[in-house]
Amino acid sequence: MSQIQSSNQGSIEKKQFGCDCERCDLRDLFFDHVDDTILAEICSSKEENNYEKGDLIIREGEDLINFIYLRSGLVKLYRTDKEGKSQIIKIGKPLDFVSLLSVFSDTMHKYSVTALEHSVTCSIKLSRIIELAKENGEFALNLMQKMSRVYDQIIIDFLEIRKKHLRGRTAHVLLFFADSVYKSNHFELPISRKEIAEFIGMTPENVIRTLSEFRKDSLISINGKQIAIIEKKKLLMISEHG
Amino acid sequence: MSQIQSSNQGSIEKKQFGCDCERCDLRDLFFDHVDDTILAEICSSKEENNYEKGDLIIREGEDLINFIYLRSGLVKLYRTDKEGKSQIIKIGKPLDFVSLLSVFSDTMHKYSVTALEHSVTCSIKLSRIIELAKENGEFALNLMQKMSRVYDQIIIDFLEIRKKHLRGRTAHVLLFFADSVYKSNHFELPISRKEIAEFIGMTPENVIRTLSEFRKDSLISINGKQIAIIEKKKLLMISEHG
DNA sequence: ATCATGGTATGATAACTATCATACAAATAT
DNA sequence: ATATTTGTATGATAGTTATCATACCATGAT
Repeated sequence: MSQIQSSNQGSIEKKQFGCDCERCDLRDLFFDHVDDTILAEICSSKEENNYEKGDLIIREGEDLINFIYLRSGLVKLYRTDKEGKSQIIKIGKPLDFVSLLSVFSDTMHKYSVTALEHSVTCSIKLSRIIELAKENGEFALNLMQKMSRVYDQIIIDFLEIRKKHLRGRTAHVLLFFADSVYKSNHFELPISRKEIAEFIGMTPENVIRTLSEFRKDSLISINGKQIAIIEKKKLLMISEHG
Repeated sequence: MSQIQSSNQGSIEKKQFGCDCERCDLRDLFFDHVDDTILAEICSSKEENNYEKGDLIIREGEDLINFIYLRSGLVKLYRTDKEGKSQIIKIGKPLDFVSLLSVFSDTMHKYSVTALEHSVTCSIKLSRIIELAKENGEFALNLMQKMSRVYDQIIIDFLEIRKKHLRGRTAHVLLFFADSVYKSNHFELPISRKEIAEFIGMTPENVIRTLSEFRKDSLISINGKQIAIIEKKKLLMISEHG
């Protein structure tokens, strides 16, 4: 998968290690404080995996062996109970440290992760990451800060969602995809109405119904999974106060 | 507040540093990997604070200057919105790392903390803790693991609560106090019905009503804030399935 | 091609929960 | 001591949400 190239005098400022880590968005975050020799070693030992929409990346309960992070794509982080009902905790992009969550809190994965679109992950032996963290406090502190921010955001989102009614929750999730994921008022929903329901604590019927209401009120237009936000301000008001 | 004592040949196995840190429950967790000289320095620079029931320990939005941890007592961790409505995130005991949350994710406190009974906190300059974490990866990793566990538990509790109805939520909170806090089926509620409501996403009226129902069904007995759990198995079933 | 399946859609109804009103006790303030 | 506020308690009602039923479409399987 990798072979060390001694030099590369291109215009790219990032250091080169003979694999494509230098083009990885997560690289800076993780490895700013790790020295180059170690970085090259990790880089060559990492395992890259491709997943298609719907593919399971991590199954809740699996042994936590690898430190898996999302390099590109979009995933859902969720839990499933004995009756088979799922609850989505987070829709994760790269830099969101999705698969990082709970990596240090247990010996098993606490959440499942499934790809919502074509996604690429990189895996590094967790034992190696833990060694690194022990050897290198700056690296550990860096990880801790990122992880803490992700956790706090999940908590705050849960609290916000809990305060809202059907319309507010539905507006919330539409604005989340528009502003935080696709940065556009026109996008294709990466999840079904049922999954939206699992994300914001509603029933699928009510998600569908509320989306239809928004359409009838000309706040959005719907074409299958294609959503266009027409009246963003009103949607924002609904998310906040209604 | 402290003066170094050179030795203490008593039966206590923990090391002595001239202040009462050696009797602190949190000591092992935090400082197992920090060497004795540093420990003594921290110990003598720490600030200990006492709070009575109802006292505000941390106000959301305050600058995050100190690393404050709960040495003894019981606290609530919560957020308050513009309309003055609060949501309780966690009831925290010592070892729960309550005040630790979000310490590394921002420059401000993200949550407020108020004492629910007489509580003692210790404060250490956050900058010193960050230095320590940078210098000492084992210490940083240790912190990260503890923090991650606390966060994961909050997420899982939120998801569980979200699945339940009024009776299930109310049973959940009673069992939480009985099993996780007081380790007894007879205890005094440290919070009001209103606060229970803020904790589990209900209205105070419905908390009161549901507690009354439980009393009428002889599942519990109520005398003001004194609660005795009579039918624990039934309460457990209600928490899980109804 | 046709069948089964899952997703979307909508209405009717049942179930659940919040709100409003009222009452009273307990704690706190003046 | 009395007044004010806060907490507890309960009922009636309005509002919100879930469930059930049905229908249709799109997708993938045989």
